[in-house]
Formats: sequence, C-alpha cells, structure tokens
Amino acid sequence: MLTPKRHQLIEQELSKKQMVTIQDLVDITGASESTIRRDLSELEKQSRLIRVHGGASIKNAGKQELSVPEKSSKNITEKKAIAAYATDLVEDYDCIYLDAGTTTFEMIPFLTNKNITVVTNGITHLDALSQFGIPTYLVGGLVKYNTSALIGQFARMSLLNYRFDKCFLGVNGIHAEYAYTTPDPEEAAIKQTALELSQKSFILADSSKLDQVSFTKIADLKAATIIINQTDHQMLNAINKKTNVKVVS
Amino acid sequence: MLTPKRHQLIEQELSKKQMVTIQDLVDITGASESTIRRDLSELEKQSRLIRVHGGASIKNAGKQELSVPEKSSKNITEKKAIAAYATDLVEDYDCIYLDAGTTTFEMIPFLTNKNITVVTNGITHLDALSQFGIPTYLVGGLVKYNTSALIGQFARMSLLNYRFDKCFLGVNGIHAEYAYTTPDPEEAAIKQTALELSQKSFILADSSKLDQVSFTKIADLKAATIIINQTDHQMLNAINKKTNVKVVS
DNA sequence: TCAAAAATAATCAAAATCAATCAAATTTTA
DNA sequence: TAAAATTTGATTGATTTTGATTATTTTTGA
Repeated sequence: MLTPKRHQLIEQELSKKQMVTIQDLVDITGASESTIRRDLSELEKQSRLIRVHGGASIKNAGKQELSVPEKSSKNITEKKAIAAYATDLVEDYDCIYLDAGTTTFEMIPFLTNKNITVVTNGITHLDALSQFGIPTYLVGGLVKYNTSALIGQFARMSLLNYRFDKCFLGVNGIHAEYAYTTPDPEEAAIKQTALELSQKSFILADSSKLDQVSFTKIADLKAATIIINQTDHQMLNAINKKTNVKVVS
Repeated sequence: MLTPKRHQLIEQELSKKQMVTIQDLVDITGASESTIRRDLSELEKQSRLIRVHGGASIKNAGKQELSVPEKSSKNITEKKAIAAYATDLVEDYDCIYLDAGTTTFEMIPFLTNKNITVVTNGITHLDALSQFGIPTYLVGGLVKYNTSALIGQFARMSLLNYRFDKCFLGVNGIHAEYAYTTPDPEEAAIKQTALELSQKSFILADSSKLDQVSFTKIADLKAATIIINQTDHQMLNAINKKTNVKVVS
C-alpha cells in the first residue's frame, strides 16, 4: 500500500473516532506496528494529529471548525452520533443529497467505503468529501458567502437534473404545528426541492431545534423522517404522531 | 500506445482513485514500468500530479488546503501582470466568466470595486471572491478534486443558463497549428461552452504555454484574444497572424 | 514505590522501488 | 529508402521502505 494511502486511512479513522490505537491502525492498513509508528511520527510532524501513548488523537484546538465557526463546536458529540446513525441508512450504490450544514458535514467520514454518489449544495463539504474519496456533484447557483451554501433559482434548476435515493437535510426549527422552518427563503426553496426529488428524506437535528420556529416553512412534518438525539422534550410526542422519529441515544 | 493517450489514462485513473500504484498503471496501459516511471516524472514536472514511492497521487489528496493556490512558482509576477491587464478590460456592470486556474485567480483582487457579476467553475476562487465582496454564481457539476474545478455534462448544462459580456480562460497549450489545448476533454468542453456564450473572449497565458500542445483542442485561435507576457518566442508571430494578441510588458 | 507489562525508539537485513544506462524498436527526417 | 532521432523495455546498482528484533522508556497496578 502506498504511504499516502495509509496516511489517508489513518486520518479517516481519526476523524471518525477522534482516537485510534496503533493496533486498530495495524488491522485497518495491514501494515506492521513499526510502519504505523513511523506514519504517526510523520503525521505529527506535519501537525495533522497528536501522538499519544498507544495511538494518536485528533487536534482538538480548531481544525475544520475554522470554516464553520463556533456553531459546530457546541453539540459536536451529539451531532456525530446523529450523523453516524444517519449514515447507517445509506446503502451501496445510493445516490444521496447532502444538505449544507454542520450536522450533515459530520456524516462525511462515515460515508467512506460506501459505493455512493453525493450531490450537495454545501461548499464547505467539498474538502472532506475529497479527502474521503467520495464522487461528488455540486449544485450550481448563487454563492451565499456567510454559510458557504449555493442557493437561488439557478441552484434549484440545477438540482432538478438529479434524482435521489435519499436526502439528508438540516433545519433550524422543528415544531408540531409550524413543522420544519429555516430563516432564508432561498435556502428553504432548495431544501423543498431536494425533498421532492428524493425517494426517502431525513431531517437531521439535535434536540435544541425542537419547539423552534424560524421564518420560512420548508415542508410538512410528514415529508421526512426525523433523526434526533435523546431528549425528554415534551414536544417529541406531538411530533411523533405526525411523522417517523428516530431517536439516537 | 501514444504518449498523450497514456498520460490521459493515468490522469483518468488518478481522478477516479486519487492514488495509483505503478503496477496498476502497468496493467491499465500495457506499458512497462520504465515507461510509466517516465510518464509520472513528466506529469509531475507539469505539476499535474505528485509522485510518491510506488506510484502517484493527485495534487491535494488528503490535505485541506483549497483556499490559497501555491505561490511557489516564479511565474507569479508574470501572472499578476497578465491578470492586471485582463482586469482592465472589465467594465462596470459586466457579467464575466472566470475560468478555474491560477492565472485567472490572480484577477480577483483587481476586480474589487467594479460593479460586476462573476460566474466561475473554480472552487478555489470562491474564498477570494467572497473576500473582495464580488457577487458570484458557481457552475454546478462534477467536482474534479485535483484541480478543484467543476466539469462534466452537468457543468456544461448549468453554464448554458448564463450569457457573458466577457470570459477569461486559461489553457495548457497555445500552438499556431493546434490552437488552444488542455489535457482533460471534460474541461475543454466547459471552456468551449464559455467561449460560445461570451461576447468577447480572452485567453490568459504566460509564455511557457507557447508552442505547447495538450490532449484536447478547445477552439481555433481566432475564437479569443490572447493576453500574454513579453517574450521573444518566435511562434508569437505566427499566432499573431491568426488572432489578436495583447502582449503585457 | 517498585516490578511487571506495555509501548516506544533504535537498529538492521530483506524487500520493494528507483534512477541510470543501453540496446532494440519505432518514428521522424532527409 | 536510409539515416537520424526518439521512444521503449530490460538490466543494473543505488536508494528507500518495510518488518522483525532488541534495548530503552513509559505506564500500570499491587
């Protein structure tokens, strides 16, 4: 196996688990301990990870959190759990739509080695999708700089060229009565279109989105399955009556 | 098998898999190890890939550095001069197409304060365009990771939604007989389309591109005006008879 | 604290890969 | 068509990478 390929595998495993043992990496790469040790030393020198006794860990002080600022650092563990659950739903040869946003971003490390095609409107997703070697189509359209998403009528038209087995969307609010909402009407239109083009649709949300209402309605609750982390929020019951809810613990 | 065909296969395989071993390429091309090694050396010299022990890898495999193109080359001053000249041609309220690539990238700082709209297929351009506050539309399509450009039929279709006052393109070869050429047919198709959609078209090139021939022809020389830096290359005369050439000193 | 266990760094020989070389094959030129 | 130039593939010795071994350091837990 080529050295950079091994390095890539190591980094992939790290972004999934934040920690790996040497033995894990030996199993994954099929290389010897010596080689893995040399790899870790090298990668640490490039400050792409931090070595610890017995393995390595990610650099927690500001990695891709730079691109999508403080928002992502907050509920990161919850988001990872939700993302991992969502990724389990993806099957080989699926063509999926990955919405722009931090939760959907966390899905990417788990998508590796699945033989899939991704369509996205999230510019910040591209680096990671590239790193994990996932064939990717980007939606065209107006570049919305503050969120690095593609929006507008051109984005919508561009999206209409595709059909999806599954789509994974983020939202700003989930409410029993007002359903799924988001602040920007342009973004809402894109999400709507993605929903229409997908066989199955999933909304990824941490529990802080419950009971929130934002400016624009995206769709009725029943238009998608909600994937959310464990919570005792009372609204969940009301929502559960209107659509499928998968609770990740 | 012809050398350009082999190079083409190598690049194809690389964009598919991000990394290839020499043995892979021997199997694919039927050529010997020696020949593949020579090919890889050559392609690395053209900075189309990076050689690694045992094979080759695409340019930014695994690294997140998509924002700032490498400033290592000494051509950077020339490129800046060419870019500055090109930007002078842009007028207020123009809608322009900015091709992916390093020379066109250098135009962006000069575009600030012009009241224009930019359409581009270059993902690396986005950060800079954002920084200088230029309204930007991104073409959709397949993400070509090693060059961070958008290509393929979807990119072409997406492009057809627009009309341009001017377009600014990069090429890999300019030749009196073989005209404008570039290695990737998919990229060539995009450039072609941009040319067709533009009132006026400009090719930005430093003199190292003169007399070079790459795999795919983009268009006849007369399809665009060439903006090139000062050089005593003899081929310039032959080219000058066939199209407009602006020499930047 | 101290000794056993685990992990590491250092070392070295084997394996894999590489660059250099050269003759044969191919293409271009005269 | 023959000569010259280029490309190719095989061979060689040099270099790099690798995995096993061993001595050293760190961690563990009694």
